[in-house]
Amino acid sequence: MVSRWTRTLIPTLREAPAEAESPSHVLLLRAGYIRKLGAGIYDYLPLGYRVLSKVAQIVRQEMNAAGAAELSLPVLLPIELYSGTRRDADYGDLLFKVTDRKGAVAALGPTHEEPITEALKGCVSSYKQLPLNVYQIQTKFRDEARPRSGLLRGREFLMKDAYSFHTSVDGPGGLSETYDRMYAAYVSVFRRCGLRFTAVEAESGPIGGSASHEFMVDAESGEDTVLKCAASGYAANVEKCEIGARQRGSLGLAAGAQPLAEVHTPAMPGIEAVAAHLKTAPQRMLKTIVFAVLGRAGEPAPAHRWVAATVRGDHEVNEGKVRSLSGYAVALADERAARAAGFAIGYVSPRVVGAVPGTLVLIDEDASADGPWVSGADKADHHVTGFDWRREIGGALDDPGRVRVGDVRNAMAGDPSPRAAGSRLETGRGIEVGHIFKLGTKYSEAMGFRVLDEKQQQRPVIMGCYGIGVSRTMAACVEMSHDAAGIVWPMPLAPYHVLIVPMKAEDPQQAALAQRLSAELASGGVDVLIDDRDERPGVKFKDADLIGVPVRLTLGDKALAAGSVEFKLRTDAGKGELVPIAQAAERTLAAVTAGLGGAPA
RNA sequence: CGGGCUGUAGCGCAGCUUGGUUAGCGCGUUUGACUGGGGGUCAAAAGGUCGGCGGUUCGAAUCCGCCCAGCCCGACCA
Repeated sequence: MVSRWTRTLIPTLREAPAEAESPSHVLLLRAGYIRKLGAGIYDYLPLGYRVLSKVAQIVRQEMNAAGAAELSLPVLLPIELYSGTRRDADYGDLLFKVTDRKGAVAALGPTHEEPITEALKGCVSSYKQLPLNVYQIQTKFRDEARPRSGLLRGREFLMKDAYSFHTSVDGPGGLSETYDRMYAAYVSVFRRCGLRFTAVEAESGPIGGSASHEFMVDAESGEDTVLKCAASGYAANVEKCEIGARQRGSLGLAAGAQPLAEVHTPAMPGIEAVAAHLKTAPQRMLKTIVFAVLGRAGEPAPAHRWVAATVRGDHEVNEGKVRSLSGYAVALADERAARAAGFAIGYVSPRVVGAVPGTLVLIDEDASADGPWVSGADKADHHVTGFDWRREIGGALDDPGRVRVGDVRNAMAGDPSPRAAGSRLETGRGIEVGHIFKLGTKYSEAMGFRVLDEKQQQRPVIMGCYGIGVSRTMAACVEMSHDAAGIVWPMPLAPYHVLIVPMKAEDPQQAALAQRLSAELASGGVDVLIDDRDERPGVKFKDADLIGVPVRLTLGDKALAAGSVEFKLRTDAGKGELVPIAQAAERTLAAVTAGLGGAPA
């Protein structure tokens, strides 16, 4: 198709609004793709909407190819829908709520597990109707505590969400089969979008195993850390990433043992401050974080009430790993409750294993080396030096009911790979654009969605769910691909493939040529924008770079006199290359086709 | 939700400390002329509830109070 600059709306800005900071936010605003209406709420102007539509179209094609059926669910959801799964409480303030004239409360859908389960519950009752995979591309709402970075974290955003339904996990028609197919479809989607990305293992769903993957666009500005092992291809996010075999310490008495000494460290709960004050390094310190064991209604009271996890000062405790090693559902302890129980929050030491009843201490392998260590002193504003595991804790170390050693910290760059001996983990930053996981029966059980199996037994349906942030993908692409002058779109997502720039818009020869070229390209399936504004060349070139259309054809006097036009890719420097007019369309078509991955446009 | 900060023309900002003509500047916009290969020059013009409400005062963009909106850091993030 062909558009004219003067007949569409592309309000480019020389200066970015002060509130925008991240590259995608600044550039999408400056290049006239989006406008802000409120915090985390944006207009998609014509360029932005074209990109958004292209992402959505690629997603749609791949979902259809993967055997999913498109539908559309309401955004306005009666709050009662959430009562069964308790997600109104889980979501808390994240859920947007509206009240109607009768006082009834509805939520604006943040995701659609409940409504889809409700919908299918009404029309699927036999195993013969399964498996089923349905999806929608729908606006979602989340009342984010802090919307930020433009489209990357909005309060209103476009998302593709798919849900699959099965009677088994394994075998033909099972959840795993669809999960694998969706994984492959996601790889296709992001490849076709022209993105550099990594699929990483994420926190497991209720079924266990590698039941969840996140798709992360590689971008320096990403909020998430991705760990990768080059040798094995293993990749995971920080929450999930395992660490390969490490040297386990002996928890012994240090050879050069020092006496335990208490030092005054006023108002210094932080590792860094204490290390500086005591002229030691965080690697020589122990950090102990207290978690509360969550009792489950209807189950016997757990043997422990608290879990204290000790890691080296330069490491971070990983809550999921604390959960696995302890075997308990835990949450970071409420500060007041923990203080009341006897924990000097901010100054806790592993000695709490004896001092506070019902405490299980988890020691990370790196923290299990011989002392002496610097640790909290279990009283406010004090630390101890010369801490020695064997001497301070003694017998508890040998009682697995009181102390366990294992992996309880976040992986870091340089840690041993869990999949390839001798290989080390590397880190990168990413932006999460897709997430797939095996849900299991959480929603179907909570909402009573059962089908009759071949043995005439009622069985809760097994579910999977699969999300892609469509608007976020658009922004992530800009984060991944831009330069000082503006956006650099990959061909598949570009709002237009080609920008034709007649230097003098009112020159009849140039106008006619622009017309002819664009018609020829359009007939080949190319999207063309003609900059027909009566602007100075500098303005047109600056805007061309800013909006980031991949191919630029410049129509100027000198080149035309020589029977040529200038052909330039956005990624090329300079004015571009002279191409005879007769070959211009063909050359452009080839570039567009190549940029689309060889697929017909 | 904690910490820091900002609201003055479409965008970027000054003015506020020390209250006092008609609230300025740059960019953008409009009109005209000259120009025409990386945001050009000249001339003229349009455009403002100074975030809102209340207070102090003869007088408030400026001082005080409350509220609202927004940004950044952190917490949080299916």
